[in-house]
Amino acid sequence: MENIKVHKQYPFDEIEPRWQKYWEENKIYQTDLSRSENKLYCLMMFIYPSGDKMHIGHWYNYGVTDSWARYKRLRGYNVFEPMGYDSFGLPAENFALKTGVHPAVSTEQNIEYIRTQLKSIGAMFDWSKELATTDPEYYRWTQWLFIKLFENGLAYRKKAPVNWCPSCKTVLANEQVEEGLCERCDNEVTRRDLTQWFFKITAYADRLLEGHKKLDWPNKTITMQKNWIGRSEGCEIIFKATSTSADIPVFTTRADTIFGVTYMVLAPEHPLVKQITTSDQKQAVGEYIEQARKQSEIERTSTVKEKTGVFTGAYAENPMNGEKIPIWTADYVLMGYGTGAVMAVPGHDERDFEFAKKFNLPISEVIAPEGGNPEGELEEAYTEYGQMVNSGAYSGLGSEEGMRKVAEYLEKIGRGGATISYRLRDWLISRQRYWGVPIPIIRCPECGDVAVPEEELPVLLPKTDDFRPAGDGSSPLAKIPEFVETTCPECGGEAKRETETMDTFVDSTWYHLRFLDPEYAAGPFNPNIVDKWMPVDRYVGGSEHAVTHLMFARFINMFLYDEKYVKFEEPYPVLRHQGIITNSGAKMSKSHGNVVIPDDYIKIYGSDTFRAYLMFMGDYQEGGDWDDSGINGIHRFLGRVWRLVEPNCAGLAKREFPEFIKEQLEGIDKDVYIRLNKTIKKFGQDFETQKYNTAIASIMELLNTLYKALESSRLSTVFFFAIKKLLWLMAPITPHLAEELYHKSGFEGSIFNSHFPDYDEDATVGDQITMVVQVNGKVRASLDVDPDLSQEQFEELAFAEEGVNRHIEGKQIIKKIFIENKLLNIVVK
RNA sequence: GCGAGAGUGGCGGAAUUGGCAGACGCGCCGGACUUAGGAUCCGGUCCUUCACGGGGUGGGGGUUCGAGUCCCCCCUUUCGCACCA
Repeated sequence: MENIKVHKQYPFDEIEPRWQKYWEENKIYQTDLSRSENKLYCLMMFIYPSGDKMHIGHWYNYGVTDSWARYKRLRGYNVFEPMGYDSFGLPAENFALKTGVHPAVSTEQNIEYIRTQLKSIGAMFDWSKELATTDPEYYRWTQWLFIKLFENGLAYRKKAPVNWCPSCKTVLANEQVEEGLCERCDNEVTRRDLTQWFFKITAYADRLLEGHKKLDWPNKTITMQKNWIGRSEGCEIIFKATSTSADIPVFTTRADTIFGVTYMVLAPEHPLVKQITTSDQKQAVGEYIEQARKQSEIERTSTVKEKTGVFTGAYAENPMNGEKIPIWTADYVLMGYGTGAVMAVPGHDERDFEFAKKFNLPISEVIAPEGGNPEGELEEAYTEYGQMVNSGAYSGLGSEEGMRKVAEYLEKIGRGGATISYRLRDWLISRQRYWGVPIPIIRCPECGDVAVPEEELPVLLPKTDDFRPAGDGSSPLAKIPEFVETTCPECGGEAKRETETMDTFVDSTWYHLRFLDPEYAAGPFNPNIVDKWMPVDRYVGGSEHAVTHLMFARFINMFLYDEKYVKFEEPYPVLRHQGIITNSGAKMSKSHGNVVIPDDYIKIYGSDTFRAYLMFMGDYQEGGDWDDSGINGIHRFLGRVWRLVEPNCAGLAKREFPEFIKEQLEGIDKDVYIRLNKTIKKFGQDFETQKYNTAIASIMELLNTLYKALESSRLSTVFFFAIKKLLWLMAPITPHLAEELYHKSGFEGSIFNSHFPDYDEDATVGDQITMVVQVNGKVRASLDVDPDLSQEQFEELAFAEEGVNRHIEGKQIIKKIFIENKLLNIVVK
C-alpha cells in the first residue's frame, strides 16, 4: 500500500472537499421533515465510536447505501438519511481503560474523529439530526423507556444463573455469547448466580414470530430469529417424586412416547436435585453438580462429549401408568430450556438411548413404524412418528393422535396438558460496567424497588476517576456513595440507587425514533414527526445483528405500540444487509490484526473511486474477499468520464436537444442513442435490486461507445445529449465528480435537487436483433435480422447460410424448433 | 450432525431465468502517441487446432431439440443452528 504510486486521473482531491463544503453550507441534505409526501427514511445502523478508525465494512454499508438513497432522491423521493453514535458500551470503555482517559472524554474525542471520517464519505447525512446515545438528553429517555417497561411488569429483577465474562467483568445476555465465548473479547464465559435485571421479551415471543410475515427481510435473518425464539409445541407432563411428592414437570414434544419412559433426568442446576437426592447418593450427586458447574459452556454443550450423569437415589411416578422410574441428574439436560427436567425415552430419543446404553437402563419400544411390526430389540432409537405399541389403551393410535389424547387425559387428571415451549429467554440487560445508562431505580428497604420519578430524569452517570470494573459482580457505581445514597421517592426514607447500567443494546432499540427530532424535550420523540415519518423505509446494516439489535428493537417497538406511543408494530419493515468483506478469507477483526482501513485509499484515489469500487467489486449482499488490485480500473473509469465530459460540457445546461427518434438516427449516433437508453433502463433496474456491479458495468459500456463516437466523427448532437445524461448516471455512484461536471456544464444548484432522466423505451433495443441457427443444438450461424420474423421468413435466411448447409447436407431433417426472436434449431439424423 | 446459499477463464465477476457461456473490469499481449511510460488512445485475450473443427461452467448420472440454469447422487466451500427434550 505504501509503495503504490498511482496516476491521478482527475483532481478529486480538490473537487471532493469543495462539494462537501458546498453541500453542507447550502444544507442540501437537511431534510424537511414537515413534508412527508414521498418520504424515504433511509437508516443505516449507526456507528460505535470505539477509538478505532472506520473500516471497510462501514464504508460498504454507508457509502453504498448512500448511493442507493441518492438514486432514490433523484427519483423524486424526499430522503432522510441520519447518522449518529452508539457511544456507550464496552469497546468505548475498554479504549478508555487502555488509554487511561476518562470514557466521557475519550468518547467525545472519538466522536470528533469518526465524524471527520464519516464526512469524508460524502454521504447525504443530515448532520442537523446527529445524536449520541451518551448524551444525557438521549439517555434520559432510555431511562424513561426502562421505567415504562418496569411499570408494565416487563422489566424485573431475579436471581438466575447468568453468563459472566471474566475478562469484561460483567454479565452478558444469551444473545451476546457465541459458542460459549464472549462476543466482544472471545474469552470463555462462565456461569454465576446473580440477581439481575431482565426485560420480558418472552412475553412477545409469538408476536415476534407473527410479525415476520409482514417483513421484507432476508429469509436468512428471519430464520435466525425464528430459530432463536425456538417455538416448540408439545406437552407438559407432571411427574411426582415418590419420596417427597414434589411435582416434577417436564416438557416433551413426544407425549406419544410416554409409556416408554424408563427413567427421568434433571439438570444438575435443577433446584429439586438437592431435595430429592437420597443420603447414600448425596456425595456422588454433590460431586457431579460441582464438576458440572465448573465446566465451561463449550465443554458442557459439546455434542461429541460422552454422556455423564449420576443416579439421585430417588424415584418418580409416571402419571399415565403409575410406573416407578429412577431419577438421574445429567448435564445433557439443560436448565435453560423447558423445565430443566426431561422424561427419558431411550427407545425413541437418540440422546436418551445413548445414556441408557451407557448406564444400563432399560429401553422399551412403544412406537412402531406405521403399518410395521415392533423390532423387539432396538438397535438404535426410532425417532420417527409411527404407531403406539405397548402403550395400554393407547396402543394402536398414530403418533399425532396419541399425543393429542395423552395431553387431553393429563389435562383432565390435572397432571399437565398441551403447552408451548420457547428457547427464547428474557433479555438480561444489567451490566456491571461504568460506561452505560444507569438503571433508574431506587431500592428502598420499605417500598422495594421504586422507579425514579420521570421529572427527575435523567439519573446522570456520576463522574468518577475510578471506573474500573470491580470483577466481583458489583458495578463501579457502587463505590460512589454520593450516587448510591438517596431517599425513597415514595416514603422519603433512606434508600439506595441501583448501581448497574444497561446493556447498550437498549440504547439502540429506539434511536430511529429520536433521529427524527433529537432536540425534542417533551418526550423521547416527537410524535407529530414520528407519525408521519415512521416506520423506517429502508434499514441497512450487518446480519450479525439478527438476534440482537434487530430482535430487541422489534420487541421494544411492539411494546411502544401496545402502549400507544407509536402507531406501527414493526420499526423496520424493509431490511437489507451488506455482505461481509473478508481479508484473505478471514473475517476482519482487531484481534486478527487484518482490518483494512480505507483512509489510505481515500488519499490516493478519493472517496468517489473508493465508493464506486466497493459497488463494482461484486454482489453487494454477498460481500467477498478484499482485493485492491481492481481499484485502479475504477479510478481509470472515473478518469475516462472526466476526460470525456470535462472538455465537452461547457454550455451543456443551456443546450436544447430535439426529441430523438431511433429510426431517424444512423451509424454511431444510433449506437450511442440505443446504448444510452439501454443503460438508463438497466441502471434503474439494477439499483432497485442492488445489482450495483452490473449497473456500473453498463455505464462502462456506454462510455466505451461514447469513446468510439469521439474517435469516429465530429461530435454530434446525440453525443452531447448522451454526455449530459451521463451526469445523472454517475451522480449516485460518484456524487462529487458528478456535481463538479454538472456545474461545469453550466447548471446551477445541486444535481441532487434535479431529476433522474427518463429513457426512450423504443430505443432500448436495436432495430435489428441477433438470431442463431443451430443444428442439433450447436450454433452454426448467427444472423442480424429484423425483429418478429416468422418461421418461414427466418428459415429462408437460415437455409441460405453455408455454415448451416454444411451440417445438414445428406441428412434427414427430423424437426425444427423455432423460438421467435431467438433461434431456429434444426434437428437432423 | 441439521438447515440455507455458493462452486463459471490467470483474477473479481456477468448471463433477460431453459436458448450465442465468459458482459464489464483487473491482469497479460500487441499497436499508436512518446526522450520516456507506472499516463492516454486503439486492438487482442476460455482451452485446443495452421485451418475446418473439437472441447469447456466442481465430479457422475438424468430430463430436453437444446442445460451454467431443471431433477437425482457425490465432492468442496461459506453462513447459520447444534444434546432445545
